[in-house]
Amino acid sequence: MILYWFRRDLRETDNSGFYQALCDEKGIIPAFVFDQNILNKLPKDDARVGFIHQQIERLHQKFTSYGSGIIAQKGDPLSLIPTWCKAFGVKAVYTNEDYEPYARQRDRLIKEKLNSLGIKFKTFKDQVLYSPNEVLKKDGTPYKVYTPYSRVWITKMDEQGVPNYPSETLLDNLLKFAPNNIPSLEEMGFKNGLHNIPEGITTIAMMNNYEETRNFPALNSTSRLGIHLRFGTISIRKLISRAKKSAEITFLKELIWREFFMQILWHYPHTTTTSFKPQYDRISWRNNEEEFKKWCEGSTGYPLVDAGMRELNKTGFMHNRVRMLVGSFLCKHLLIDWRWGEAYFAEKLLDYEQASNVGNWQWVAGCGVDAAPYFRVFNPTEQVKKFDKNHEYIKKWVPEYQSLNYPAPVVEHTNARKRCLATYKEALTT
DNA sequence: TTTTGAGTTGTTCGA
DNA sequence: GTCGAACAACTCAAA
Repeated sequence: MILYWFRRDLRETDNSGFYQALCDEKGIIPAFVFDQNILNKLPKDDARVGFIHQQIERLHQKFTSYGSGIIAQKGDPLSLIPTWCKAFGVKAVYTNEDYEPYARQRDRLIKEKLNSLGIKFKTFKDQVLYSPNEVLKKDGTPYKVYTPYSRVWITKMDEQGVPNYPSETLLDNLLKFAPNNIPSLEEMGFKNGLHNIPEGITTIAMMNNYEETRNFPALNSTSRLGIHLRFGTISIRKLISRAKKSAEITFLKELIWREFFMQILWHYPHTTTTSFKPQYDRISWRNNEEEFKKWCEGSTGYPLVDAGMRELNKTGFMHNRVRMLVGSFLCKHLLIDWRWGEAYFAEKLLDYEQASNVGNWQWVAGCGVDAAPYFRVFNPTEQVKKFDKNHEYIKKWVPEYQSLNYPAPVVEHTNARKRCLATYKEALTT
């Protein structure tokens, strides 16, 4: 008997580990743990918990139509998984690999525990096309520059193709049983804060013209696939095939960035808290609490920055172009530590992905791999002229921006820029 | 080992 | 209004 443990792969279609389990045996038990180690740190109306819950319900219903179901409970996976294994006489646990530092540690402990009970623990690659050790330089060390990494990645994909794991065709191999009901959100101490999350299928259509339109926040033409990739409700292989087929190279490159940052975090897990370029940790951040608060709530007096932050607070999403701007503004205009921004995004973004979030925050602060030069400071009014000329996006989120109620700029651009360059320079030359 | 060319997303200044 | 250079040198990848 095999227990299949769903984590960040909440779909029955084209799921590699699930497919392997269904191939290897009849009588697969699907399982999911609402991990208390993670949940207990989240606000009680966290929309991501609602999303996950909804997906588990969906899978449960799907499996019920095959006379099966999914076992799900809130708790510590380290005790729940072995308990379930004992209860069902399970001989092996299959799951898809997760590359984040917390997940790696958790899986190491679970593997030890299961092995000590004579139970196998097998992991599969599903979240990425290429895992952190599959795209390396000739000397065997990881790439720290995106462009050569992406070239090798693409060559490899062209040579090897993109596999497909049709797990959805084998659902008859699920164990016929009637598990308990899925605990409700309320039973787990949560309430539904679910925002309006676009369906995966319709968002794929947005890939057309991605390159031309993606930089204009008012057009709403980015893919919004982040949350689906985060929780695996869309297969990365399907998405890659699709982008490849329609020659959407710009979109494909964004997917490669995701894997680039994943392999960086895998090889350098300490960069969740320390700068990849250590000399950048000598910067004397101002870290002004009041200014940080203004940034968070979207009252800096720079309309495009404020629009972005308000969109984030209200919807759990922010347009990518604006993410770069608010990031640059926080680190450079306000001289607030990139970790503060990273933590705020982690709390608010529905599509939060640790590797991408840390990687991009370090990029914007200038301290990361392949980072923007530190003297590159986004100008919040130039960005409006270039990307929201008619103020459509600004009007949507900051309707009062031309009125007297709108706050004065928290810092003056030219001086803030000079102060930033001087502060960085000091840290980097002493 | 040494050398060479290149490196996500920008802004400002002066001609 | 447009264009190229400067911003400041540094690290990485590959030959």
